[in-house]
Amino acid sequence: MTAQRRVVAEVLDGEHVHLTADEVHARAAAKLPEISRATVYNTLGELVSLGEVLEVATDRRAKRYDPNAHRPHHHLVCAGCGSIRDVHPAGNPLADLPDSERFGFTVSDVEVTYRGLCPNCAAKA
Amino acid sequence: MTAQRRVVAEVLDGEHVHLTADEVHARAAAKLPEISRATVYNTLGELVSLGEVLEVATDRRAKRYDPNAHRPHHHLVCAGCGSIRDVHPAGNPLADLPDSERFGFTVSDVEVTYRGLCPNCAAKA
DNA sequence: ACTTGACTTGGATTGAGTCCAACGTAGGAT
DNA sequence: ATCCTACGTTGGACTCAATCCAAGTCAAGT
Repeated sequence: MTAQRRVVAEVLDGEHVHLTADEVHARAAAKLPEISRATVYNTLGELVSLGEVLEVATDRRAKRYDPNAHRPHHHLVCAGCGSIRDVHPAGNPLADLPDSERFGFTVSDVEVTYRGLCPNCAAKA
Repeated sequence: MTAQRRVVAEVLDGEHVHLTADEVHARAAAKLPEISRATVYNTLGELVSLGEVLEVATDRRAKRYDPNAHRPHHHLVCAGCGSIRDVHPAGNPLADLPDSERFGFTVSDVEVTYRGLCPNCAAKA
């Protein structure tokens, strides 16, 4: 556990929003000016493989990092600004996929992504 | 309707798989050698806004284009090779998102993405 | 034939992320 | 205390997918 890793972990822990890698880097650099982008990516990658943080790739903009990895949830994404909210829909979509629709795949996970406009972007449109 | 656009449309129509823009370009170039990447992107973009084709961005690899835009469906993605199958799960996830979980968003769409390994990649792992 | 406007081209550019060789530093062995 | 080694970090180069843009081409209308 180095200073750099601690700072990255703190940034994610403090924020309850979904930051991009660049935003994490900017906030980390505020506390530890000479931290490099590569280190932020390395550390985020480790946090993801440790299961502490989720990677959310909703389109081909920057990935976002979700510190709320322990409570299962899905995402509501604004098509305008890319911001993300956690949501907890009813139902279990994994159970809704019959064997006949699995084509021999080993299905391990399901992501539900709701798309729409946040109040802010809806007002602008 | 130019020759270039026809070729791109034909490629998508003929294939019932989910091609990347590069694959579309390669197949189009087989029929019309000097077609440029930019034109393929332009044409795919138009087909998407016409609603003839769906864009599927599952991660930060290349987007894939889904010619099956008229029958609603979801996707099963192989984490190994990125290939995609269409699936038709039961249930209606839009109805599963209560108003209290919408945070003022105008929710217009939902995507369900199942992740796993295709038989091929599972055998290799 | 000339003009207009749409389409295409391909090379440059962008954005996000990854790679890699060189550097620093902390801990353990001598 | 000194050296060695391994790991972490750095920052610049690179990749890949996609987009932008200025210049070229073509067809249709007048």
